Amino acid sequence: MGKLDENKKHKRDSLLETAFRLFMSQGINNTSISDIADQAGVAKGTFYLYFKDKYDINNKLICHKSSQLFRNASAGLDDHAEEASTFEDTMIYIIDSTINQLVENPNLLKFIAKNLSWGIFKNVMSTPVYEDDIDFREDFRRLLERFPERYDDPEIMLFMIVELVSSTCYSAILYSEPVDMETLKPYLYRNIRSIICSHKMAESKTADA
Amino acid sequence: MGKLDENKKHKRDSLLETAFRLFMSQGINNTSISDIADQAGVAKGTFYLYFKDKYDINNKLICHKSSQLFRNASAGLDDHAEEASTFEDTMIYIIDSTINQLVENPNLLKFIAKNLSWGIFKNVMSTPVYEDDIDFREDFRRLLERFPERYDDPEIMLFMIVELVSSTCYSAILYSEPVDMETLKPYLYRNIRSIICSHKMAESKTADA
Amino acid sequence: MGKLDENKKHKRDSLLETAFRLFMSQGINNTSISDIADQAGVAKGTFYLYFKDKYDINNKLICHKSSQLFRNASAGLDDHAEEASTFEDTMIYIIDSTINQLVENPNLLKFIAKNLSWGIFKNVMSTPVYEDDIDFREDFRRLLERFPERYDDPEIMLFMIVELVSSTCYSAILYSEPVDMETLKPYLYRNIRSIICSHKMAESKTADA
Amino acid sequence: MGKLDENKKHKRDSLLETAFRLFMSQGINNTSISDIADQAGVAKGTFYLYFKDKYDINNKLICHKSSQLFRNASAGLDDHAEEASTFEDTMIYIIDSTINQLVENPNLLKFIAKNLSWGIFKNVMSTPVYEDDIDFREDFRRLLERFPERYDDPEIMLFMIVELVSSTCYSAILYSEPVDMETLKPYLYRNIRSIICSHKMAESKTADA
DNA sequence: GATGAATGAGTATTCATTCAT
DNA sequence: TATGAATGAATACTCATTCAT
Repeated sequence: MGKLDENKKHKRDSLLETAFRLFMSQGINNTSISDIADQAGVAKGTFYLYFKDKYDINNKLICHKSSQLFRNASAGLDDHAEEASTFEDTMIYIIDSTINQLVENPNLLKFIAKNLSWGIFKNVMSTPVYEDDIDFREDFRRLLERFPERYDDPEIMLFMIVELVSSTCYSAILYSEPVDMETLKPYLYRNIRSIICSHKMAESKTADA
Repeated sequence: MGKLDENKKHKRDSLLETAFRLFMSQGINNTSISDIADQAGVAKGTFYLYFKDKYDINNKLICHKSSQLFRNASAGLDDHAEEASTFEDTMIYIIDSTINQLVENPNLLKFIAKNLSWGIFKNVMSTPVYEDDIDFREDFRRLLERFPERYDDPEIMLFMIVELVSSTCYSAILYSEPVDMETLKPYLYRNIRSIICSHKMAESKTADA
Repeated sequence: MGKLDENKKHKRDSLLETAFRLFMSQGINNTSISDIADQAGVAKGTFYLYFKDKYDINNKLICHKSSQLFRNASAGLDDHAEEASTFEDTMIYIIDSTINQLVENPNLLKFIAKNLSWGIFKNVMSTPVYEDDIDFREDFRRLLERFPERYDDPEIMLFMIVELVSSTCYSAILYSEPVDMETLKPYLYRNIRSIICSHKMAESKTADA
Repeated sequence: MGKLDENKKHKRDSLLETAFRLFMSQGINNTSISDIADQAGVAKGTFYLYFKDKYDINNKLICHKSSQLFRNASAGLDDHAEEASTFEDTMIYIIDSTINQLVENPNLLKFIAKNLSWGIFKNVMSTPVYEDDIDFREDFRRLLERFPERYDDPEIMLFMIVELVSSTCYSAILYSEPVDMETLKPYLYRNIRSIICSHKMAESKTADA
């Protein structure tokens, strides 16, 4: 990579980090592009060389931060092989790890907010912000293959879990409503297991209301 | 009610309805207070006699529209007593009825959007926009009492259901992602039943992960 | 007229006059709306209560100033009845009077510039800026009726004269190119008479208005 | 011409042609130097190696395109010797030919617009864009010499004709105001002949149609 | 000569809110 | 109560021009 390219990467990184910091602390609506550029140490016009507008940089950040979140959550898997001996346990492990990160960093939760939902999973896949951003669906597919059980409509199952986790965490972590996160966890995990269980493939199984 | 009061109520109603129409069609960010006042046929200054700002009117609308939604959903209950002979069936009936309304009116879903979640249930209770707006929690409590089964932590149970329904419907109805609403329903209702079931009170039952 | 209306008229006048002064001295491209509002003693937003943008105010000024120009030119007619005893002489009188005003005020010529052409005659008619702005075409029609001669296609005749006068004056007055205005006048007036003459109606003539 | 020079000429030509295309379709104000450079396939900085700014390239284009216009108009002269047996007829022939080109290409008229007037004739002379761009005044002088008649102040005569033609054509071709070009032609040509006639050097001179 | 990344001055427009009537 | 004229802060975005490579 040439000196010029390094310089460009540095500028882009600086804009991303600065925007993240400002969006977290003031919200996107109270952050102007001038603010971002100024604090990133580049001219206003330079912002537009890298991003279309502040919503563009916001989307890229959500993708990137979500990616980091899941990568961190998955990172510990190998060290906890015994806790994660089944698919269910592995999912719970990853989810618990993710939730713990969010409990530690509620601003991050606020930032990726309700966006940590299905829409994200699709976007993240297609537009990695950094070359090492992960591909959730691919990861999930691989995870499924590591275990012997097969599941009906795994995508719907994943969707249901993601939506349930993300929307309940938001309320529990940020507002302790209706109860705090630690209190909620056993109920939540029980429901996740129940969702997974209901998708377990068996001869006579059919979806019914 | 005096003529003056009627006149005032009329202005307020006109502002609420106009704002609802504009928020639905253009979104709140693209709707100015001028727009609302103009189209409601009152002067701009008059807006401020009734509402603090457009977020105030927005919140009141979300509460009111949510209230309508649930009232409509509950309205048919008496006529379908046989379908709703248990608590579970009754919940499914109400939820299905709600979802059907949203399928018919996706703009309404977009409007109350992800707001149709736990936060709303608290607000709606405390600040009825119209005197006949309902009190969800009270209604839910009454509903529970009508059936013999008792449930552990009914508020958590309700929370879990509300969050799961609202976040999955958003994606399924508006974007048919990952599947359309009709396809999703059996999976969703199965999970709701499973959540309710797991809260059924029994001597030996305890919440565990 | 109430106090409020007077106040509004005063603001509008102030904006028009200020814009005229600035457009004349700096050109429209170098004049910002802030400049106009500031120097007119009103807030920037107030500008938009009266005009759509600076091109709107520019058009209104061109119309109004053109109207003044012709009103002034026509004003002396009554005092010079003997000089203007025929239609030709009257036209020459009005044109000469107009040109003399522009020679005295070349900035005005620059301002209404090449706009003092056919397009203007149509606009001015339809959108008077002030209630006393004149209607050129109506005035021209009345003028024609005051004299016994009839003319073929008087509108085309007028068009030809207006275009010839406005484009030659621009060059002659502002740049003395190819000669100065006084030198050009005899040639120009001879040609105008010739144009009028060629439109004079005769029995055997076919094109008639 | 060396290879390097050819390369340079090619870049310059590409910039000129691209600018012409963009100015015609979007107008000069909506065309940025970036647009021109990008679409011409050169770097932005390269633009400045050949032209001062976009007004520079615009002027050069107006001159060049006007030159082409008149060259085309004059090109057919030799083949129509019988139609152009007098100076008057020759002028009319050239003007008619020019007008016909503009009718076919109204965008070109819009582009050189009201600029197709006296100012241009001076500029074109002094700064040929291409080595074969013509010198109008010299051409006009030669044309005059080819015929026996002598004229008073031929430059004023030419000026008057150019201004009359250019300003009336603009309105007639682009807006059919006050009439379309074909309708206008007989009136216009009659007036041009009258202008020429009035400059004819002779004792008994009178302006006649 | 050629490039194109970086710059940052420049400006139109919106709109929530106030307050004199 | 009701009005709507007036305010002016706030901000996104463009683009001509430079200059290090």
